[in-house]
Amino acid sequence: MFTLAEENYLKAIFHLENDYGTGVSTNAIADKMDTRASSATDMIQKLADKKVISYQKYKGASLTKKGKSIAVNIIRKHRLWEVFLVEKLDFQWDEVHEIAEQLEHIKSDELIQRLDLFLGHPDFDPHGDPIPDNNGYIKPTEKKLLSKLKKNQQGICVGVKESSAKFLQYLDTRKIGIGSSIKVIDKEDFDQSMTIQVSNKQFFITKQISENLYLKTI
Amino acid sequence: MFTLAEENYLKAIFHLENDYGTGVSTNAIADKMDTRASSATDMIQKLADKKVISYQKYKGASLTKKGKSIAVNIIRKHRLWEVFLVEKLDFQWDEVHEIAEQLEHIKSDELIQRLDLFLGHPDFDPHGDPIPDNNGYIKPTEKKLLSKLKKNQQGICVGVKESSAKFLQYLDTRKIGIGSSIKVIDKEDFDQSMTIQVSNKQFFITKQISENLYLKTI
DNA sequence: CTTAAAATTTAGACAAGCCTAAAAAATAAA
DNA sequence: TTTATTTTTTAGGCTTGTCTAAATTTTAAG
Repeated sequence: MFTLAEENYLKAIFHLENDYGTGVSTNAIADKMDTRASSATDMIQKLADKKVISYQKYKGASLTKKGKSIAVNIIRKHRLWEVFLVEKLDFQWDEVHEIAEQLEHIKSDELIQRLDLFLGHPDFDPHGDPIPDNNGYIKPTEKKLLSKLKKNQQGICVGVKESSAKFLQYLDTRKIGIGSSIKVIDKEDFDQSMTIQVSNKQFFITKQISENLYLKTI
Repeated sequence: MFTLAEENYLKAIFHLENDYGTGVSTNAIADKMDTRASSATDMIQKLADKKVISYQKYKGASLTKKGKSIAVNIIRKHRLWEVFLVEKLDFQWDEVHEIAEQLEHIKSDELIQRLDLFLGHPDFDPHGDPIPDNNGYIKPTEKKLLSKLKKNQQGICVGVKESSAKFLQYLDTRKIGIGSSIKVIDKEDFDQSMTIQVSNKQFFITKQISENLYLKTI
């Protein structure tokens, strides 16, 4: 059985490997966990002892098969609870992350199976992230960062990379959400800022925004 | 903010005061928490420092107003989650206690408010225990232990005192549940065992059973 | 009322998970 | 390729919540 802290480290390492490729540095983990490098080292060594990551001193860490399976299961639980909070309890999509961070650690396979059924086996969470199935399989989705699009290209928003309340509220005030159709009207070479069109309104957005919105291009 | 362990001790002390009157002994607490008296002493001193219990060395502990309010809130959460598990996720009443023990520690007032609404503001949990309202008020119920009834008295089962899976399954196999009509057919003075009638069947039950069933007498 | 037993508290230790400060290794720069 | 910088690890400490063993207080018994 794994402690709360261990589970959170595994999840962090999973996300880091996903975003930046295999072999995660101690500093990256410490940073994600909002702790010190020395603390991260301690935990990395413990997780290596438990065979859920492979690790060589100074060489970074990678999840083993077992570690990945644990991490994916936590992510599955997190995302299912987010669906519950939004679909059943009428929370807004920017309000659910912190609560799901707690709920994801509830230990009961039966609970998650029944929750999944109750929610109708959803494929995506409220932020557009795919929900791993019971075997840990994550359906690959062909999504592209808005920042990768060129002038005049368009797509449907299918997810957000960052899911902080502030960012989500930024999107809310501009009526941008999952399902919104977005077209690049103009793109500035110098700073990658863009003018985009959402329904009939045009917005000016910075690179920081376009790098956190996922589109499915048409 | 209170830790998991602190919350569990407060809950334990609340139940002990409820069952056996004010001023709870260190041993009773240690027993309920399945730990050693020395550990209980440590925690009691910590909780007294935090002003959630009043305590004098060797004299036992009692919840302060603040401590009671925290304990009742945890119990409210526990019972609401039990309703959720049974009503929405179709768990059996003997399967929900352990999961609710975990869920009760999720920290979000908004969550509980919305859960309560989602469940239709239930008054009782699946074991017949009253759910404290948002202000911590517990509606007093006039219920009696089956063991207190005399020959030929009868009532409706409104709750169980013990809620271990084993006891609840014992009741299930005999089709005894909340709402069952129970009549005392015969009572043995020597060992307080009883013959009871439930719908048209008669059962022989020991004192241990009758002391854990609450009835509303007619 | 004095002793024996039971209950409670204190003392000292340990694991988990964090910290700071210092040492060691790896990487970048000159 | 030697030095400087950054990254990572080690060493030693702290807190929480637990433990055992010993000391103390209360309660019960004679």
